[in-house]
Parts: sequence; C-alpha cells; structure tokens
Amino acid sequence: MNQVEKRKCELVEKLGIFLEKKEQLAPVAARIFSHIILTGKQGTTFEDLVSGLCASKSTISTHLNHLQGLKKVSYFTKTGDRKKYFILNSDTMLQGISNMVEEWEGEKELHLEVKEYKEDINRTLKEEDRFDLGFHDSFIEFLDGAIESITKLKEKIINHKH
Amino acid sequence: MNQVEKRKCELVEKLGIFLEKKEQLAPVAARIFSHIILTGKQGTTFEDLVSGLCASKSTISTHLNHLQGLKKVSYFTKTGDRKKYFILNSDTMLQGISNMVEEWEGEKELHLEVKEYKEDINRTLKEEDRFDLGFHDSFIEFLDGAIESITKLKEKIINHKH
DNA sequence: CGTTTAGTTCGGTTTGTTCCGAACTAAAAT
DNA sequence: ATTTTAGTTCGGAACAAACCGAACTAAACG
Repeated sequence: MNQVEKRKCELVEKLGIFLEKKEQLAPVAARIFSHIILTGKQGTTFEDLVSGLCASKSTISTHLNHLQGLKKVSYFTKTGDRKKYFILNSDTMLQGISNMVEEWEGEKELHLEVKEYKEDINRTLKEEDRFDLGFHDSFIEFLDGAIESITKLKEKIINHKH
Repeated sequence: MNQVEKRKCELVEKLGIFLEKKEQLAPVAARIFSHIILTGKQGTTFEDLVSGLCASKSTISTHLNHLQGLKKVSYFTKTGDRKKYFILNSDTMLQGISNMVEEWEGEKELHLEVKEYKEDINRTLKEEDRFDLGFHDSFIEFLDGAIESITKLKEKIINHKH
C-alpha cells in the first residue's frame, strides 16, 4: 500500500469512529460512509469497499443498503458497466444539519417539560429545598441561538449551491 | 402510586432515554441520573433508587458508583444517619457544557484534517472529480460560533452562581 | 448453455452489554 | 452477640449487536 492509500485508510478509521457516534452507525457502516465521503465524485464500488475495508460481502451489502435507506448514500452508473458507483447523497450535509436542529428542538422541549415539573414541585417544597431554574432558561436561550445560527448556515449552503 | 409520583416516573423515563444517548450511559445508569436530577436538593437514597427504578441493589450500586466516578453525582450525609443522600454534583451542568465544547473542538479538528486531505487529493484529480470544500469552511465557521456562544453561556452560569 | 459478475439473504458465531442473585462486608442497633 | 442496615463484589444468565460464510439470485458474457 502506498502513502496516499495509507493516509486515506487512517482517515477512514478516524472519521469512522466520529461518525459511529454522531450518526449511530455500526463500525463497518461508519467506515463505509467515511470511505464514500473520502472518495468523492468518482464513486466507490462494492468491491472497493470489500477490499478496502477488509469486510465480507454480506456485511458490506447489509450496511450499504442501510445507508441508502437513510438517504445518506446514493449511486450512479456507467453505460456498459454493471457496477454501481456509490457517492454521498447530494443533500447529506443538509440532512445532517436538519438532524441537529431536530435534536436541539427536542432537547428544548425536554428542558421546558422538566422546568415545568420543577416549578410545580417547588410549590410544595420549603424555600431551601427548591430547584434552581435559572439554568434551564439560560440553556434554552443558548439552544435558540444555536438553532438560529445553524439555520443560517443551512441557508448559506443552499444558496451556495446555485 | 399517586399522580405526582407517576408524573415523576414518566419524566425519569423520558429524560433517561435522552441522557442515555447524550451521556452514553446504560439504561439504568441514565435513569438513576434522571431520578437524582428530578429529586433535587433533598437527595435520593440508595433504597429510593432500588424501589423507584425497580432494579436490583447490585445494578444500582454499580451504576451509582460509575456516575460518581464521572463526577456527575455526589452525596451529602446527615448526623446520626447512615444513609447517603445523592445529589447532582454542583458543577455537572458546567461539566456538560465543557464536554460539548470539547466535542465541537474535536469535530473542528477533524474537518480541518479531512479538508487538508481533500485539498491534497484535489491536486491529483481533474476538474470535474474534485471535492467541494466550501462546506467545511462554512461548518467550521458555524462551530466557531457555537463554541463562542456556549462559552458565553458558561460564563453566565458561573457569574450567576455568585 | 455454462460461467462470470455483482450483489442478496439467511443462519449462526462471536462479542459485548446489561442486569440480576447470592454471598459477602462493615458499621450500627438491639 | 446477633440482627439489621446499607451497601459491595463476583459469576453468570439473558439479551442484543456486529460480523461472517455459504448458498443463493439475476443479469450479462462467451
């Protein structure tokens, strides 16, 4: 293996570990995703993945289908060529951002619910046992800010594409 | 079980699921954490957890020690009382924020590394196969903004405490 | 028609996680 | 002194996840 390939492999592992957590994927699924990200527009074939990741055909098949189901990956074909060339789905980045927004909105809802619960309980407690609620307000404020700024990023990316 | 207890139980489950993902905890560990969060300053005893969460003593013991190891939970005691009263560690919120900052800084590093790799590879590719790099710059910009705004939140919380 | 290519499907093994029960400890209460 | 309280420790059961190999399909090639 040459230097470039080795560097790619290392980056696939590193990015794989990151994506495994962020996207909740199985190890090999995350590596497939990484490999496709780092190969780019030329596309990656099934065989590339089997040999590049040292995994069985069945494992690659299952996880690759899973990634396609999640709309993270798609493929193009070439005339007179039976292979599929897997590439990132064009809106994967936007999808990732939408997921972050959704997560944060869920987190905000939860903060509101917990805060409401604590407020109700506080009425039944004596002064010194009461919950502090300031943290919830600050955190919700922060989440609103984060949601706003990532929504701007989304716009920016959408505009940049045209 | 009365209405208030039932509401608490439901919220423990809901918050538990959230914390399980966010803090990478086992289900019962996340529920213990939730239960302690939702009990507040009065503190939760070992027995409260065993009966409230319907889990064995060994499970509670293991996970509670784990949470203490992570500095998420601590306890106070009362004179003439052998029980420990478990409460949130006072800086758990700040710790959570620090973790977010660290994660985002790691993500930024990774983006820079991937971008650098893509730039190097781009030199060897023909025009139409080259990677688009704009996304990385936009995302890094966003991360910088997010890091800045959560750092401000941290300051705010620290000041609020005095 | 037989063979190759490009995958898919299924059953099973391996590995890892999560929890429990039983036996234990150490201090306090009776 | 023995019982109770408040836990801890260890071995293993039960379940779930991740991966593999073998057998399969379906299209294209020779």
